[in-house]
Formats: sequence, structure tokens, C-alpha cells
Amino acid sequence: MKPIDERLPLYQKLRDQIAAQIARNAWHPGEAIPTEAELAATHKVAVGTVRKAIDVLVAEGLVERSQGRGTFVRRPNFDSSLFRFFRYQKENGMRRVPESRILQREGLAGPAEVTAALDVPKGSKVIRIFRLRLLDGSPVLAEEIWLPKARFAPILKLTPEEIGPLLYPTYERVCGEVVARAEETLTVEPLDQPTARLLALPPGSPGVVIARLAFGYDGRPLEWRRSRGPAATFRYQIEIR
Amino acid sequence: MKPIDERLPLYQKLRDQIAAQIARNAWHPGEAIPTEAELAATHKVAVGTVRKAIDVLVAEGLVERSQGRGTFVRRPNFDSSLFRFFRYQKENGMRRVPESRILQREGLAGPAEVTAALDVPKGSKVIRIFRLRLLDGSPVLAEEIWLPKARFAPILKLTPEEIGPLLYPTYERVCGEVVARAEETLTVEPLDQPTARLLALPPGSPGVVIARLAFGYDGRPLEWRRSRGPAATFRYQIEIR
DNA sequence: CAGTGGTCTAGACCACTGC
DNA sequence: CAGTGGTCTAGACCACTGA
Repeated sequence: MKPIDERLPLYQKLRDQIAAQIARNAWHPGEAIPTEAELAATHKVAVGTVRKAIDVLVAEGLVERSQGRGTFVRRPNFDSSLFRFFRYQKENGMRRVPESRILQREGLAGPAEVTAALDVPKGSKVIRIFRLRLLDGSPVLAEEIWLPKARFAPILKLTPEEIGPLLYPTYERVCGEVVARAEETLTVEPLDQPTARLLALPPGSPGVVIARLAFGYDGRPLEWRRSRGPAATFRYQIEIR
Repeated sequence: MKPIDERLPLYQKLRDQIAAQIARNAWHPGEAIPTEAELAATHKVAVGTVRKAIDVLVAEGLVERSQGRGTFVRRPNFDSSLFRFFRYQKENGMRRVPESRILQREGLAGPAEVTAALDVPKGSKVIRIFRLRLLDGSPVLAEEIWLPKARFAPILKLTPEEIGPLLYPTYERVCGEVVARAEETLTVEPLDQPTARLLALPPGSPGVVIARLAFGYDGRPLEWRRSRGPAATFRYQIEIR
């Protein structure tokens, strides 16, 4: 575990301690952390200082406050890449969960690129999943997912029905691994023959590639994923200041 | 001007008042706003409340604090789209300002799409600028820029040298208009014949289109811009939680 | 050195939640 | 109603900046 730097302000040290407890799963996502008064008492600081520490955790997205109820460990809600990056409108605001079709799933020795990204020993075992996502029966996203086998072995034994359409809840339910944040890199590349075939597009037509590295609360990489979709339906919005 | 809602918490009302003063240019970007003690005195609230109001403004990117010096109106620094979205590395961390070549500049009656985006009367006069941006002499970005003529007429009278490579500082210097924030929408489209020609690419090859709507501190749209670059060099990174 | 923002405290009262 | 987080105050002291 990381040591707490003694020179830091009180509220920062307190933030680090609470964050560390969340990382080691002292409270699960959705659970309430102790009240501000309790934290102030146990850490022998003023309530204002506790509030400032929690302010930081809220800004970082680790916890959520709810007036009158308490402060809760946040379960990050990763909107499907489909709706964040592609023009498949949610039906009148409702989010439709796209259908998932797992095409292949196997354990193998990890390619160098993958073991490096996942920060596991070179050549160690990893799991690779090929998955196709469909909306109204039409293929819209082809995904290639890599996991360190040491932490995710149970995934290989599940039936496709047990895995279900969403992977992150399954990771949590079956492997006890919670995704806290992710880094995504977008590029545009021509689709190769097999991917284009899956997406029912002409080979070589432009595709958007979303490379995602997902991290747990402890900061270790959990999953590396590459999703490809048709560039024609890509749209992404940002605000800058 | 927007009225201040009486039911809001003190620190929110204070925030709104300071934001309104920034919007009407009571202090210019880079200038210091009054000290926390002064604000507390003039508004007859505790310093803690002032600090909370300023916390919000900092989070919104309107001001920046500097310990021991003061709190300053922030001048948003829009990194060139080139380096935010395309793989043209800055040389050892330094930002190179790309060369700008203005190809055309004229006033005309605004197309419906443009007047709607700029929130000016249908058919009113606008300025259109075609600009090519180059790095080491190679064209990398083709831009089409639209401005409401009522606010930006002086731009038409400048020589290209007077305009310089960066437009936003010129808007501020010549027209007194400061860009506070912007919304950008990314899409991928085949490049049309003239754009591809400008970028020295085959027509129809995939391009990334960045549609940007820039706003002033008062929230009114100032500029609408569409930049096109080669999709092959596109790369964008995000972190999600 | 005076003046600025940054940290921390202690306590009062308000507004919302759920029993 | 008790218990939670949200607002607000008043004041002490610290750390940094620039003259």
C-alpha cells in the first residue's frame, strides 16, 4: 500500500486514507461510507476538514453525496461506447442495452503489446474475447477484449447466458474486480477484412478504433479492449474552456 | 442581464454576481479580482462563503487562484486543434504555432445553418474566412470560419499580417470579443474535392471534421468553425470515470 | 515586511430523507 | 422524528509572493 505523506494537509491525508479504504474494498460500490461526524470523531479532526476531504473524493468521482441519506461509494457508470461515440440515438432518452454476441473466448500466452498494457509479466497467460455488439439485429461494434488470466479465470467457465450483455457487472459479480476508471484513445483506421465482414461493410472502409485500458480502484490495469465501429456513424462532443 | 435568484444559497448568489461582472468585462482576462477579504466586506458575508463562491468559479474555469498573489480572470487557452486531435507531436514538449494562410475572407448573407448556430437573425450579414494551416510547410488543417459581421466587422479591414497566426487573440485585440468556452463535435467524413486538394490528399479519403461553436463570457455564440484534417493522423485521448 | 490565498477549527442552523 | 449532508459564520494560524 502507498504510504501517506506526512507533510500533506490534513484533509489530503484524510482523502488518501478514505481512498485507500475504498481501493481495498472496505466498502463496496453503492455502500455508504461513515457519516461526516463519525469520520471527524475517529480521525480527530473538525467536520469542516472531513467535508473538504470528501469534496475532493466527489470531484474525483470516487464517492457521491446524497443529502439526508449519506455519502456512497460510486459505481462508475460507463455508458456504452456505442452511445458515447456513435450516432445510435437512445430511444426517447432511454438507454437500450445493445445485444452482445460472444464469438470466441480463450486463454493464451499474451502478446507483448497486451502484457505490457496490462502490466503483467511478458508471456504470461491472458484471456481474449471476441465480441460483436448488435442493435436491432444489425452489427455495430466489433470488440477484442484482453484480461489477465490470473484475475479473470472464472470468466472462461461461464456460459454466454451467464456472462450476459454487460461485462463490467460480470467482472464484479464473478471475479470481484471493479472497474474504477478507464483511458480511451480514439483513432481512425481502415477496417481489415475480418472486421469489415463482421460489421457488414466493405473491407478497407474507414473505421473508428476505441482502445480502452480500464483500471481498478487500486490503480492496476484490469482490461484492455479495442472496439471498432463504422466511421460514418461516429460522432463525439466535447466542451473546452 | 440575468436576475439573481433570491432563493439560492449565499455563495451561489455571490458566484453569479462575480460571474456577471466578469461577463460584462468589469475585469479583463489576466486581471485580479478583489481579494477574498474585500469581497467579504463589500458583500457582507464571511470569508469562508467568499472562498466557496470562488471555488465554484475555479471549477468552472472562469478564474484561477495563485497563492500569495490573488485571484485572476482566466484567459482560456485553447490548444490548437492540431495538437489536441492529430498526431503532430510538439517538438520536445514545445508548442509550435502552425503557420496560417488565409485563402479568402468576405462578408455575405449568412446561410440558414450558420445564422442559426450563431443565433443571429436569419439572412443577416456574416463573415466567412477560409484558412489553411500548415506545419513545416505541409498543409494539415483546412478551416472554414463564420463570424457575425455586426461584432467582427473590423476583421475584414486588417491585412493578413495584422491578423497573425492566432485568431482568438486577434478577436480580443481588434473586436474586444473574448472567447470563454467552446463546444466541439467530431465526425468522420470523406473529404470533398476542394478540401482534399488543399490538404494534398486524394478526394474522398476519410477526414476528421471538428465543428466548433465558441461562446463569449456572456454565453452568446461568437464564432462557428469547421476544421477538416486527414483521418489517418487523428488521435484523441480521454479519461472516463 | 505587508498582503494574499490555503488550512483548520468549532459551532449554529437549514433542508432533505426515511422511519 | 432522528439523522444525514448543506450552508454560513468567525476567527486563528500557515505558506507563499513581491516589494
